[in-house]
Amino acid sequence: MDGEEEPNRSVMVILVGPPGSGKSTFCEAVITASKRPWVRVCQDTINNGKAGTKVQSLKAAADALNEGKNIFIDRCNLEKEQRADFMKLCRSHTDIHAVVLDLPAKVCISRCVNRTRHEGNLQGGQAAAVVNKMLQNKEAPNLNEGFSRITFCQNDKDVKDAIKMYTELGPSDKLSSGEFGQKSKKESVQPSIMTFFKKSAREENKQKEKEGNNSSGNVSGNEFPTLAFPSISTSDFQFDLDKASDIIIESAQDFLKRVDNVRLALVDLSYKSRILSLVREKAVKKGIDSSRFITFVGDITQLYSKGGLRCTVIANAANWRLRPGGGGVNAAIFKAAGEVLEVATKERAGTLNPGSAVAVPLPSASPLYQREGVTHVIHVLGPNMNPQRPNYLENDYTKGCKILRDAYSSLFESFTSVACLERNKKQKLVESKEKTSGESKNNEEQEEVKPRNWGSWALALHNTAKDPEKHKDGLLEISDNLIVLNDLYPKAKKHVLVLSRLNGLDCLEDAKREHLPMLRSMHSAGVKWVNKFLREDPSLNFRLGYHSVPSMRQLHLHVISQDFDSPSLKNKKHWNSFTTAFFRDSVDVMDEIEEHGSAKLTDEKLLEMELRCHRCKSAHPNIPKLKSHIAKCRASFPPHLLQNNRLLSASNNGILEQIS
DNA sequence: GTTCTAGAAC
DNA sequence: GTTCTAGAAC
Repeated sequence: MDGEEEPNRSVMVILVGPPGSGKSTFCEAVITASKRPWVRVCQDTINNGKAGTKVQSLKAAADALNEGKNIFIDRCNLEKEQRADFMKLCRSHTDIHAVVLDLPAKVCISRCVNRTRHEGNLQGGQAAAVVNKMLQNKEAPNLNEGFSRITFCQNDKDVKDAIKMYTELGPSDKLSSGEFGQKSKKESVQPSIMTFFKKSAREENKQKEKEGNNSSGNVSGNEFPTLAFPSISTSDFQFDLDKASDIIIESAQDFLKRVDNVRLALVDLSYKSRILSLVREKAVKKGIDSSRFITFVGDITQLYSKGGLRCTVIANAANWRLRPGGGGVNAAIFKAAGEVLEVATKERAGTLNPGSAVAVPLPSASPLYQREGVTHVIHVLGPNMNPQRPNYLENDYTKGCKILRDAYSSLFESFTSVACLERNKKQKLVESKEKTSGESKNNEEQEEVKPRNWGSWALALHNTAKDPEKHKDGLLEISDNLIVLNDLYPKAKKHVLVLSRLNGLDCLEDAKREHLPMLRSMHSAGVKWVNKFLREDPSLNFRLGYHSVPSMRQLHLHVISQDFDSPSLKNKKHWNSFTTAFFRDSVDVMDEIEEHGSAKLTDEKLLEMELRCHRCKSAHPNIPKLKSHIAKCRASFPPHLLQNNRLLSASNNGILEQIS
């Protein structure tokens, strides 16, 4: 051009694209028909037909350049840094080009899967994971990296055109400089996987940053725990795929509705997995949030290392003996986790019933912990429809579906508890680090508290407390700090609730010393109403108290007459929640908090107890019988209730007036 | 928390 | 056949 004798300017073409994007095909097509001498540097085959190292590739490229050849760099080259080393080899007489094979990830994945004897030996489930992981980090090449020309290809036609262009490029021809073709918008492909990935990518970056300036900064309090789980019962246990996929979707949807800040990934090994595609279709139909639920193709024991998907908890489709082996996911997980998992499992449980799950903390010695970051394995046992296996259900899908539902819900429940547990631990670590940098004041094994997830129906009182004007019906008294209202379904002739309006005081468990003034004013508001009721009907007796584990959010004191004469009292749970130790008398609660800082809570199992008369303690077979008994039982109340003003009646009314 | 209902208990 | 409970759905 400027008169200098330099007929053979060489070209280095750096191909950019994930596995399956057609890089090798591109090179072959050009090389076989081109008039220029080309060398293809392919890392996948550079080592005598086998995969080699980057150093080998660099050496081969340098040699070819010295011989004045044109070269294709046939490796993924998705990141700037990976490309830079090859570009450095070039001297001034070499043009550097990029050809970006930016085809839909789906296309690349299915090509990888179909080509089992591909040089890079990527197949099946790994393919999707690898492609996804790579695309997550891709950086489109830019002219200021040093390229004189960049050609973007988004589809087969673009690729064909580019091949033609390079094939026809004669020894003395020069392609014009600049960017050509359509640059892809970042998220053109597999949006569901990408949205799901985004968060973990962000976390990972944060993690990297922290590790950069802090030697052991391994805590990021706001990462979302992810549970990876295989489809239960559909493989060896031969459960109907269509039914199973419905159950997976419903269970996941229900779970995600109830629990925030967690994610689920259904994992299967093969891209052709029928259950995965069924679930995927149904998830779209049902509009499941794709940033919180995905189907993922990959090996559940290598999700992070091979797929870039960080899952702190993985589920195992276990057998009832909780033993290794048997093939499939169970064998794979036990193998990958090492013997420590067997030992840890034995410590937790001997066997497992169909429909249940058991979470096992994974010892940090386990390779699965170290390599993949898995902290827990949850063993799940689903229903069996395979006559060759134990507990065969003889095609009884009514039972089968129920058990499968149970299996998923126990799995998800276990996940919440271990996920929360981990999060709390981390939070505490962070807090104690922040507070006490020098002092050695760490209570490592503190009690783990799991936050409660309230269903939408459990928020009625909470909403009333926030905005009483909106929910006026049934309200007897409104003040700045509390509300008195009739229970919507009174379990006795007189049954009112004294509702705290404090934010964050959701239940008895939350009540601490700082809440004592509130508890006292709730109590005296209650007593005030009792006195009013006693004036109207002196035959009544009252108790004031809290449910150990309430169904409704927002601390509320029950003020209830002891006749229990109400059509709304219908079942065992109703009865036992007011007549067993599950009901905590307000006076005792206040004493306990004053003395110990918190109130004693009793187990929900009390609600399942046999039905006994609250006066004479006689047992009754069912609710109707019990009700007809209590309608006429005149026995005096148990001595316990007669102490400490637990029971309020017209006879101790005088004392009450003084107290209130 | 309630409602609804299958199926257990009688 | 009827009564009652327990569990799912809301």
